[in-house]
Amino acid sequence: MIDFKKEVVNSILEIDSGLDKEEIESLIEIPPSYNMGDYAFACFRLAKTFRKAPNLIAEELANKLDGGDYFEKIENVGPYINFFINKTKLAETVIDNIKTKGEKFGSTNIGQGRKALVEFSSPNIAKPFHIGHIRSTVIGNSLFKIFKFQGFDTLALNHLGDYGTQFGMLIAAYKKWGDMKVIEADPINELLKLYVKFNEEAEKDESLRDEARYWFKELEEKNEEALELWQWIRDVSLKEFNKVYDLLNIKFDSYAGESFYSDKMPKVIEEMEDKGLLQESKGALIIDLEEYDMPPALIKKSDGSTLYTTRDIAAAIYRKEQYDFYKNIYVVGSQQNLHFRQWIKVIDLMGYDWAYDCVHVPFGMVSLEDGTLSTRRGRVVFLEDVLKKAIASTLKIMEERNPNLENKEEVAKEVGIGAIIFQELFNNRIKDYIFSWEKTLSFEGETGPYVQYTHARASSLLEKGNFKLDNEVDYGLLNDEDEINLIRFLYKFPDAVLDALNKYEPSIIARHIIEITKAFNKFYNSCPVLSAEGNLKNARLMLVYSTKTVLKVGLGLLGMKAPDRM
RNA sequence: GCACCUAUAGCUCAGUCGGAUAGAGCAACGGACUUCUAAUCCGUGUGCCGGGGGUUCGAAUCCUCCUAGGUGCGCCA
Repeated sequence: MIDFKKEVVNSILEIDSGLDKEEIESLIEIPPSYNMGDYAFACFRLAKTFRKAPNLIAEELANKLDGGDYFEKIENVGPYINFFINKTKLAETVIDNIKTKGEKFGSTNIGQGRKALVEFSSPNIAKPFHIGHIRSTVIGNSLFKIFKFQGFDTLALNHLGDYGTQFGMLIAAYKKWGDMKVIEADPINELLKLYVKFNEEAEKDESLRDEARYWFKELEEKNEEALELWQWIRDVSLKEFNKVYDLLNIKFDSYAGESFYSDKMPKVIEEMEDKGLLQESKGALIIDLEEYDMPPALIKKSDGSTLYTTRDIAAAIYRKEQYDFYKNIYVVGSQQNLHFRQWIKVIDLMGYDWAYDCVHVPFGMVSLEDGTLSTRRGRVVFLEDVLKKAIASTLKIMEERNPNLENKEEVAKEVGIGAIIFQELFNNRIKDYIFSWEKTLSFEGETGPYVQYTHARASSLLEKGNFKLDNEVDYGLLNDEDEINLIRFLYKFPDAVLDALNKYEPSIIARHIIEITKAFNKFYNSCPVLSAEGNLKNARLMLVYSTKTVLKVGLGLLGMKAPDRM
């Protein structure tokens, strides 16, 4: 694709501005409105070197500039030089590129096959998968796809919370009150009940805590009974989680969780010791981080057992050895900011130059209208319920609007789930939000179904217009303002994807495909396609095809489907 | 107490590297379907960009102080 911004730089380089390439590039901006051009060069900073008013400089430079084939007009307005892209060239370069690359439009090879690990979702086993887990799950999945799309060799890691003293509790509770048959019927809820009951009873009877500790120790020492029970709990939990992952169409390459890394810690602690990082404090082993304005990292408790900081460090080192990652990405809530800063610093202090290839991608909190989520207090919204309700609402809407649609169930699933995913990815990750059913189930305006609906409309046009990819197209015919505007957004899609990757921010893609969608609908309303004359019809169909393709790519990068009918 | 994050229209939020007139959606009201899918489109208006100070030719954006809210701060993960 032609890089018009680069062409702006080139044309300025040809005249005597006294600036080098980088300087020029930094002065180029995008005007607030298209009637001021597609790119602008601001002359304020030249005032000192030229010792002239910016307005005069802009005027003189503008007169010397030659836009060549790429620009139809170069205009001076005050201190700005405005560049107007040749619209035929723009249409040609974008649409040709989409035609050749198809659903790879916007992809690059900046990853060069290097490994990018994305750790996300990571629920605790034996606990319900609730609305609080959706963020990591959906953001992580999208980042996984974005990195893959840019040529990285990506791996999706689900770091299950499958270890720790709570499993001692669970085993102890099961031995006391558990009934295999009851649990098998509804594993997560029954296990949760056991967990809650155990905590309640332990309030009254401290000795239960000793039992829990005993069973966790047995688990660590591979007591057969404990191990078998634990394995069973893990299996049924995973089975439950997979229902949700299946609905969301998410797959993981590894479910190696906390338990997997538990035996890799002693070696790491030894290494810390050898490197002189460890100190004893109040009976525990710590690494002092005062020099870096952080509280100390706790490596080992006074009773000799380890903590999750140690586990994360061991996991990172293992992953480096195993995968030799280029990026090791963690999609984990912002509550853990300090924790990540600490352990990544420890890796750095251990002398590993890849410490900062470990990246924490934080996100804000979900709460409910009546307060923070709390499984124990019953303040919880199950993710599976949210997804199923969204599907049911979608199905209802489809019954009203398009009752004859084939495979309604399948489409309702794609659209309902899509609505949830899109809403989750539409805002900046870092924002907190309050979950509301009303908002979740509204499908109008800037929503996932809006984008999908538009995609379906485009598909329908292509089918009815008997679209052929190899039709000759006269790009000069795409000169309506609404057509050009749409083409501009298509042109900028690849940049949006790269921006999303660099900032670990899927919302940039979500926002961009909303812009494309709006532009398409405007075009759809003002430019007839099927009733247009020969060449114009071909050109418009090609634009419809291009839009459809880009929307599908964009939705795919968010982890959404793009149905052809809805 | 200390650290990090957030604050933009009634609500939910965008806002590119500091640049021209700060933008969307929702909600409200009015209009457009015998015409390519009305989950659509068009129109109507709303701002102490949390507050003070500073840097700059120019600040929602950078610095600083303050306010409010959120999160975290050694034996949970």
